[in-house]
Amino acid sequence: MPERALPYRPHNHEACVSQALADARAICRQQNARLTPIRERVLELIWQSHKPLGAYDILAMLSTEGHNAAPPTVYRALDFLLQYGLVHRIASLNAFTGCTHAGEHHRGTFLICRQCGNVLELDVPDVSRAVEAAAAEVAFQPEEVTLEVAGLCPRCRGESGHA
Amino acid sequence: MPERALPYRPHNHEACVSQALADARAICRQQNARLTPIRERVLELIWQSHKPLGAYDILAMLSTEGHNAAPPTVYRALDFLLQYGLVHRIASLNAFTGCTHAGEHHRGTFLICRQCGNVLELDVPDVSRAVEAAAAEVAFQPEEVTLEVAGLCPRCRGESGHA
DNA sequence: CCTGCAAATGTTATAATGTTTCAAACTTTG
DNA sequence: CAAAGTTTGAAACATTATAACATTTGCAGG
Repeated sequence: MPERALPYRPHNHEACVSQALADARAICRQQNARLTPIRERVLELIWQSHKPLGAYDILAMLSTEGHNAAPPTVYRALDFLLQYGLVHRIASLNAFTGCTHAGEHHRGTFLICRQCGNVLELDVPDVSRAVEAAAAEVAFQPEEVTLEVAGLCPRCRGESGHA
Repeated sequence: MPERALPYRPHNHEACVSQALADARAICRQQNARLTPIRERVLELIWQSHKPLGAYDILAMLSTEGHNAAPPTVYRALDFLLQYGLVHRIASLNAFTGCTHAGEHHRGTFLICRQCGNVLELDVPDVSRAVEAAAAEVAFQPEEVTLEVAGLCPRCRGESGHA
């Protein structure tokens, strides 16, 4: 068992998914939000994937399992999941990934490997503070922060370079 | 005349545009890059606009002035301008804005007003440093940083709230 | 000059992503 | 049950971006 469940380390991903779904159910119950079968299935598909999924990827997966959905079905489910902070949208990829700090509506920092596609979500208070300070300096009132860093994850870095 | 040419303050925007174009020409000359008429015109349209322009906005403008262009024409011009750091792509808007620190290939912090659409590009070393530190902590090698902050600019903040 | 190459543009079609609209089904509540 | 609100289905459409291939332009060398 890894010390921390970084996606870069091998881990029991099924357990991750189960945990995320259980958390989601708890959060929705607590907020009187309806985690309907479609919504839950979309969340599960996103969590099962090791990379962010596009809306049309999800659509295709639903199709193969017999659920013949149209785009709005998926986008509505995604809107719901976004609203309750259960997934994040990665603007630079037009794709969605499970939120690893689910519960409240927030925005984290995303480290996106351009090689393997894995995404690591971080909560970096220093960055948030620096952004807020910079905004305050020009009297700008921040509401939503999109912070996505593309690069190489440790594993892929080790493979191509060699340190 | 404003102390600093923040887009929030009134200023002679034509002069801004001229300056940006002159800079662009200098940069391209220096790098043996060809700032062709189309490319220059696209850059000018982007600079003339006070908000980020979508590729199809640019397309429409070119059409009205008789140049009957197709999407690839615009996207190719944009790719060129991006490559030489003359414009930035705002991922959260699918739109493009003039780079105010043109010259080298870089990524800044963008403060985007959700009310008036104006964008202010900042260079915030504190943020860069914090991002790099966070990435280093998990051995991630950052290459491209997308940092876009949506919110309210001082002017729009003053109008709706009142302080 | 002209020839040939590379870069840039034109043109058509198509792919990928996201939304509008309205109808039908389901849920909750009085 | 009936009414109201929410969720889903379904069709069409809007927006953003790219692929593929033809044509033109700029320019170096013969």
